[in-house]
Amino acid sequence: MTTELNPLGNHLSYALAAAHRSVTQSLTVRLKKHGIHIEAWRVMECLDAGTRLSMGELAKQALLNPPALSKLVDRMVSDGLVHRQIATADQRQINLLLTNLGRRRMLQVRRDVEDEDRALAQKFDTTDGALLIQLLSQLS
Amino acid sequence: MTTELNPLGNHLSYALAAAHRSVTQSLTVRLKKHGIHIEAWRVMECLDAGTRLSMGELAKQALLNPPALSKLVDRMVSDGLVHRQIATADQRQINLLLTNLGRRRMLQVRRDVEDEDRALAQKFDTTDGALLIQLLSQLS
DNA sequence: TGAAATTAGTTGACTTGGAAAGAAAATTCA
DNA sequence: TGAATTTTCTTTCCAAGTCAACTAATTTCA
Repeated sequence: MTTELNPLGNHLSYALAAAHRSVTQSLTVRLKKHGIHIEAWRVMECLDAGTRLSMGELAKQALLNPPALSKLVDRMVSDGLVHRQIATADQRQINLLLTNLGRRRMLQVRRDVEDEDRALAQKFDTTDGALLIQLLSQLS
Repeated sequence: MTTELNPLGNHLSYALAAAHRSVTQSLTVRLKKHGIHIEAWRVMECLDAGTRLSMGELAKQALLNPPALSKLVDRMVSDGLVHRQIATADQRQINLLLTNLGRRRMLQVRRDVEDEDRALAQKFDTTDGALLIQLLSQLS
């Protein structure tokens, strides 16, 4: 069933990279029409979730290193999706906030991501999708 | 048990990205002492497997787009790890071959990758590691 | 208190990756 | 045959990521 002529096939790191690549590619195609990258979507979802996040916390949740987040946020600011606000308690910290445009955009994007999720879920029978997520979470 | 304050946690694409990031990071640390990237290791393993591969086939197996492979190969050539050979049957094709240095380096790197694999396997009980690989392979 | 150390975020130099165009060989078919 | 098309790989140009250094705010503790 799987075309396993590949010497790397038994390495978890390879299986993971292959699956990640495949899922990322199809999701990227879906998001292209919104003019948005997967990472920007992750940032927006984190922001929407409620609690004010510093850049550092946001970087962890959105799976980005701080410099990469900083630069992504620069782009999102100039696209009008988010804005920076200096935290009152600690003036070194930045709270990032969604703009109205950003919130609307996120809702649109979310629908496509959920479509993609459903498409992925169909590749598994019954509860295997949830099982996969559960196994993956043991790695991070 | 997983710190699930994260709105993205139920998305397969997120769980995958998180796991991939985590595994990639620790493997990258391990490979750093060899001065080699994970992608270069994948290329070398593919080459070692025997059958002559064109750049196109190699790109698929090593999970790289053709331009990325082309550039990586440039670097590997100047590091003395591989060399290009024009295919006799079709002069457009390139067969990439490991040098002796490349083969030796691959064997060294392989030991570290296998260490990493074992470390990962210990995060799961009994057959869950194999199950995870099997589930992941349904995605690619 | 206030100098030293730590923490948060950004910037700069450099590396790598992607999309699209290009070059060269092979194939198609009128 | 040979012009048009397709295939294979590379190059170019630009976008994005990393590491290390930097700035500024906060905390530590002598």
